Amino acid sequence: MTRPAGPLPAASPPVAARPAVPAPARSARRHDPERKSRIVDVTVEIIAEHGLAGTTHRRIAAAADVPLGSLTYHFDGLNDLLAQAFRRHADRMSRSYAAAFAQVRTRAEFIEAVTDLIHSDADADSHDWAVAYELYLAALRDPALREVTESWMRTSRAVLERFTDPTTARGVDALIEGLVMHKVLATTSGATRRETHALIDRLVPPAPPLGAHP
Amino acid sequence: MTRPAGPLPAASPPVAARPAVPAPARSARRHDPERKSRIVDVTVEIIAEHGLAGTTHRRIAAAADVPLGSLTYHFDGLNDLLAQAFRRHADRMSRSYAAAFAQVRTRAEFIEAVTDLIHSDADADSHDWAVAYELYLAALRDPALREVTESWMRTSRAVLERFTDPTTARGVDALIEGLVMHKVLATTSGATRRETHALIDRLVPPAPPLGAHP
DNA sequence: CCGTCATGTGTACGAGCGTACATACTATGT
DNA sequence: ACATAGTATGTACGCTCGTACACATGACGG
Repeated sequence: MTRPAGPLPAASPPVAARPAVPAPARSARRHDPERKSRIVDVTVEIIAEHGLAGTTHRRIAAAADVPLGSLTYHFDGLNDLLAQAFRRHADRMSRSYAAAFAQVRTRAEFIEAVTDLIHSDADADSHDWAVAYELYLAALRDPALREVTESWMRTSRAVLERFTDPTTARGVDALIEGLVMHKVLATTSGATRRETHALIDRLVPPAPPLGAHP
Repeated sequence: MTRPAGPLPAASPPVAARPAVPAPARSARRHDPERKSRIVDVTVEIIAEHGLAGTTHRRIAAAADVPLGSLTYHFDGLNDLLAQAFRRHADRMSRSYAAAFAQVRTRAEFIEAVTDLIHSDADADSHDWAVAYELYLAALRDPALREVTESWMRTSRAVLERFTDPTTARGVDALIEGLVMHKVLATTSGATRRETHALIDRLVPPAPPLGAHP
């Protein structure tokens, strides 16, 4: 066969419709070392926007502007890619969680920081939390993802335990989870900052272990 | 083209391959008035077992032992069926939630009831909670389901408000949600009953409004 | 300057999905 | 007893999905 042998249905004639330059805008991106990482980032965004069920190879490829085959080339199937995306998201959330408490010194500051965490900008965070809930649900059925959720929970618990006892840390962590979830879900405005502050204040025992970390 | 123009690949010849008898054991179930309701129940179970993504017409039909066409006949598409399933589940959960507090009279009993709710049999409930989380997540993207989650939240809040002020009710509700979620997700054993009890006890203000309902 | 080969890409395939619809069946009115 | 209408069912269609894989492509040693 003299022709390229490809059965491409709507291919352009051999005459260059585009400029004669080899391929200016088509597949000109070889050696793109950040591509794999970018794909993972894009995957997180797709999960946030379309949910786990709406996250497909084709959608990711389109959003990341890479060919479809690139996904199966860099990752061992969709599950592998999803797992890496979840892990990256969990890592980022953990870091942000820790950062929220970086400057905290007193009990009052601690309570303030928790309140801030719950009442941070609604829209920016509801995306992030949506991914987190997708992860929770996926982990419920895929034991391989349990490791990610466990590690995340361990991290956040550890952060809180710098300021309070383990039991309280558990409670505060759960209360954050529940309040944020209700806030993200509710169409009517949820609890006010003042209410949240009062609840945390009640849950955290008085004063003793301030800067005293074991 | 003289042929039927249909690209059907392996159509059977007009000769009856099965015995000439009409159909002895095939579709013998007509007039089954509980069928529609049973399909909804089965759908809830399928969601619990396989997740929303794994809930298909075919799987539901097989589990409910009805023909595939029966689903599109009784329901306006899969979304309609799923919505009805979620609504039924939410109703059941609401009733069970209310029942858990039916006998409660004192503050101590209230705290005990909340603790029981969180620490009820792990396996039986994790199925139920899995469905609830699927609902939460679906409601995040489908406004039509918001009504179901809102109504559920309103109901549970109302139950708790029989025993405490609105702010505390919000907090207790969120704490339940968070603790149960962590318990369902964690592979290692979660908080002990004693810990949970202590946390609730701290969150609920002392005594005043006991049997005093407005 | 050119073979050689690892790297990367376009395309096709089989499977499973929701849904539509022609057909079969049964309950009822006469 | 039969015509008829409403109810129910099996099957097929169009579509999208994950994945495989035959081929381009460009870097590089000789």
